[in-house]
Amino acid sequence: MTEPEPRWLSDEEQRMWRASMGVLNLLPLYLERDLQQLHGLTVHDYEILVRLSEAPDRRLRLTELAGLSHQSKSRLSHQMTRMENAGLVARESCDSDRRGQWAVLTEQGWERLVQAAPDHVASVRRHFVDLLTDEQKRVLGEAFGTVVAHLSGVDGGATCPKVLSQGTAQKPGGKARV
Amino acid sequence: MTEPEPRWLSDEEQRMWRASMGVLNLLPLYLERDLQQLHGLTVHDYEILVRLSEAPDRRLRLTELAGLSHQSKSRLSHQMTRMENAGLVARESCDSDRRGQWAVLTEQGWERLVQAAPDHVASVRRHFVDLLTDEQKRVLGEAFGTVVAHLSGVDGGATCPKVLSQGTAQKPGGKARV
DNA sequence: CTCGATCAGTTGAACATTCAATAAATGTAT
DNA sequence: ATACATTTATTGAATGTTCAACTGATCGAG
Repeated sequence: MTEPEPRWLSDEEQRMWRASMGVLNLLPLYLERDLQQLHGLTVHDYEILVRLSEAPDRRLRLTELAGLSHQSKSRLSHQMTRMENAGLVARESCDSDRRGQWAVLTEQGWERLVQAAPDHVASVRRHFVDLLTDEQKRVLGEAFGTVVAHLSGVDGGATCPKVLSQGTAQKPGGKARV
Repeated sequence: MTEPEPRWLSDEEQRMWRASMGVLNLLPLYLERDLQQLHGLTVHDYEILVRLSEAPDRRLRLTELAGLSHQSKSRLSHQMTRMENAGLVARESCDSDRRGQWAVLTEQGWERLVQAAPDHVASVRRHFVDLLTDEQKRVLGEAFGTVVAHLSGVDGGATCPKVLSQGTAQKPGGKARV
């Protein structure tokens, strides 16, 4: 009994895959650069700020925040420490579960987010969204929706975090408005 | 004179963007996990091995390799040291330009790549390519081709590497065959 | 030829991330 | 109640990445 020949990618698939990896590698560099230069924030900082800004009472339990932002708890813990030192967030202990902690957006964190958001959305448009036609946006939204659902749902054998979407170019505070 | 209202993303764009970021964050985790568990390689290791395997004489100048794999020279230098210690690659000094070094694929590196490739392409299919319809693959290939071209071409003010495609799921050795 | 600018690559320190071990609180079964 | 497993979050060490400084080679203008 011999191994079946692997299903190598077709030329078309190969191009698509390589382009995807290219975007995956390059896009964060540009977003990071813009955000860093203009507002002294990393993309990770920004992501945390957005998630907290959208949460009720601008606070989330650490585990939930870790999930929403696709990070391990350990990593988030270190990152929280850095952001706490920068005054962007604070930790508050949780009454209903005394193991737990709230990550809370500070007033200063909120202000930094509000300042940064317009430039960040412009950056996202310039390097990504505005390069796509309406049809491409539609198809891509559907396609990646499927992929994310799969990746979030798949039992990763406990190695991979099971978690949903992420976003970083929304008006601060979500529908609630500033 | 007042600031113009930023062009926030539409709901449709927002969904698309968040899904893209989700894929961007989650996909590498799965590929990494599979590759690590089955073959003890990182995605970065694999990328280097692929690029070298496709190059004439299975060797590339470090700067070119850095470009192809979207890494800074510094990072590549450290990574080469690790891979050299693991016996996957070797450095050879360059005759025509005595500043330069060749990154050379070792026989062992080649064998590891040949072993890993079928599982890796299966992983890429399972978590990404096979989740897409033919139309989605076609549109996505075009769309991301455009984006990568933009990101590679844009003068990033010297902060961002200007570089082209990347790939990690091809039959080792490219068209040349094993 | 020679001076200065640029290029190839390396290095070490600072910074970020992962990994495994830990502490403390909660849940659950007996 | 008590014991055991699970959950929440933190910590420190190991590993990986970024950043700026550096060496030595090549290029180009005069």
